[in-house]
Amino acid sequence: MQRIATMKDVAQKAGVSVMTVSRAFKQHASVSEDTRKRILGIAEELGYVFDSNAATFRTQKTGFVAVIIPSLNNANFADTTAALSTALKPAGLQVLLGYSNYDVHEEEEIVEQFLRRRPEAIVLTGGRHTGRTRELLRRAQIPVIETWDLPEDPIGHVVGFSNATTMHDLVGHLVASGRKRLAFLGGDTNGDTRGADRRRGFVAAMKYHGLSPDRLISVGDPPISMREGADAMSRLLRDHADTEAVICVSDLSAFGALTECARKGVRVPEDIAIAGFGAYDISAVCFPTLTTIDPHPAEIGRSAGELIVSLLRGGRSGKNDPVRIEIAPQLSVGGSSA
Amino acid sequence: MQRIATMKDVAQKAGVSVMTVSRAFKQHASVSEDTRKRILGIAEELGYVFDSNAATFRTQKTGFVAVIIPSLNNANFADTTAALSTALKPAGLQVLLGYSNYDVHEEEEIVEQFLRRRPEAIVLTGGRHTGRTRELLRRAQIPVIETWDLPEDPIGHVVGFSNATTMHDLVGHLVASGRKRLAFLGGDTNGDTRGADRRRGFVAAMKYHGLSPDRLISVGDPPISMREGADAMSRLLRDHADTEAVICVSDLSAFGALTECARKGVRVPEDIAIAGFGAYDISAVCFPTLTTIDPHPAEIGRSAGELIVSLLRGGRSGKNDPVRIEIAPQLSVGGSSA
DNA sequence: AATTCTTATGTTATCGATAACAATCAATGT
DNA sequence: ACATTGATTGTTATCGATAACATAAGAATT
Repeated sequence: MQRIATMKDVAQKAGVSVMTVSRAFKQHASVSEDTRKRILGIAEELGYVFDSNAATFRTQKTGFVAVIIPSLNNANFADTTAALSTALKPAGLQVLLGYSNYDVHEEEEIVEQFLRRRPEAIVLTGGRHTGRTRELLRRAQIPVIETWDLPEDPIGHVVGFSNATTMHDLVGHLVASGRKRLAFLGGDTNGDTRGADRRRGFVAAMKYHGLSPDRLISVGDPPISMREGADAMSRLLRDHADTEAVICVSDLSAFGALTECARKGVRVPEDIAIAGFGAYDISAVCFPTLTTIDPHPAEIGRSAGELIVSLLRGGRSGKNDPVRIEIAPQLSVGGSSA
Repeated sequence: MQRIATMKDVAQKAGVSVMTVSRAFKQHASVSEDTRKRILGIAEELGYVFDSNAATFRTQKTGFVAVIIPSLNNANFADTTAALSTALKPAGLQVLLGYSNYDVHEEEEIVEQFLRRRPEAIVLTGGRHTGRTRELLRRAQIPVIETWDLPEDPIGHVVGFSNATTMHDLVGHLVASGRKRLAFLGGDTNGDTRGADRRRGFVAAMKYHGLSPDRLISVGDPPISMREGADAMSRLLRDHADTEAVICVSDLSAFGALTECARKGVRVPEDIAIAGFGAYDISAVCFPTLTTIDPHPAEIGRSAGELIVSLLRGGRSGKNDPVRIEIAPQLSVGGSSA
């Protein structure tokens, strides 16, 4: 069990100064090609591994971008995170990933913990946060990007879409197909802020069409599982048997609802139409396929990543003007509402 | 845009030494309760945020545990990661998460990148890695834990199960139901090492029962989507119409296969039984429910996390004996093979 | 009262890299 | 031949916290 090698060890063995070794490990530093090769060879020989923490400490640039998503186990957020990570990689930035369990207080805790690591930027999911979270982020003096929402009073930058507005298209589509008695399933708790926004959008859209938005079914706190979607559908069928279409807070609950219909012998879309949200894989594979909204999760991640790179490495002049990028969600009509 | 406050600033304002401030931020350090409160108050007032990087640098303890999974977008690995993260948290350890895209060379790259951050331990998914990966990890002199497999020649510790062996139970169950012409869907590429192990296990189990393991359907490289499962099923039905049961490399492909049967009018389980792997949510919700194997992903994560904590913080004496923890996967019989 | 023990706090050196500046040497221009 | 330039390498100070040791003052012990 010997001590881990440092640059000093490499420098000694190579007969050069530590600075020269440091340069050999950089891309554009001025070291003769001979020396560089020799040094890297010796480093490999000694099993030397560059110490990012030491470099980070000296330069005060960690290369970290903190990313907080509600849950690891969600394909939408995973897609956003993967695309974000990919966009950051060429700039030498690394994602520090945390999850909040859909709870703004847990989010606050993680933000506080992450800020101690001195990330160069931070990406949040959603536009609702505790006052302390906002204050901590304001003080941190790093780019803050809120995603998956279009908050009215953003902390900093925004890459997202309006969850409420997406419901206008969807309700419009269902109404155009002649259906009038529409229900909304989910979005009834404080925890599910995006779901609640969608529900508000549903109510607004129904009123816009002169319809009564009184078929609102609860499902409880997120994450909302397929099972919960099935249970809620069962209640809907019991309490509002004449419903003509149901919009679910996500594709997962929509799929659960779909299976419940299969079990109950309710035909989709003949007896009832079903729509979801998120364009999860399952929406395109299940039978019938699901009508859904594709919020382009990867596009959000890529866009946020590019924004961060341009803010941190692009030498932007107007660092002070917050950027607001709107990603347009897309209605995708499937067999479940044909 | 003012300079970020350091401990020195807090110390000056509080009229104490930096060391006292440092102690005030620790749990068990000897500072009078009065002083501590006063210091923390001043810190808050100044907007001081503890600098983990500096502390890390001095103590040479980063508090990072590197975790590499094949893909962010996979509920099984997400469950393992979440449970791991939860188990590490009380010990003050934080997950540094990366993904390999199911590619051992990408894995090698991430391992190399992560080691520069000096994680205190590293968790890999699977038991197959490049020679260089193994060498890098050996040199790093930190606990290495391979998961989701039981490699014959592990690098260090292991928390997992034998993918091949799980197929014995499953084949046994299907054979016991009177089915003889079984097919396996997936596991045909180098990329899908765990899938390939399952396929090998399938072949071995078939031979054990004196049956011919010649119905092997390709699906390509992971991640294997529902869609690919459906496509593969379509080929199976075309080429081996008399197949009585099919085992799919995962629940996602199994579900795709299930939907394909629905489209083709093939009844499940009457005409053909279907089984998956992974006990994903969908297996319990779809209709019919899927027969599957639950590898207890969260249990793997929890167990790996506890192992790491005991290795790093528990002051284990026998640090040198590699630990091998076997998690027993569980057969879950659903309607798809009734 | 003298000694020992405790508790609270201060002092100094240090972790491993890099920025900034200095120095050396060969090549080039006049 | 001499000044100038450019390429390469070296020297020194430093980032912000903490370990280890030192010290001071009051409490407990004899």
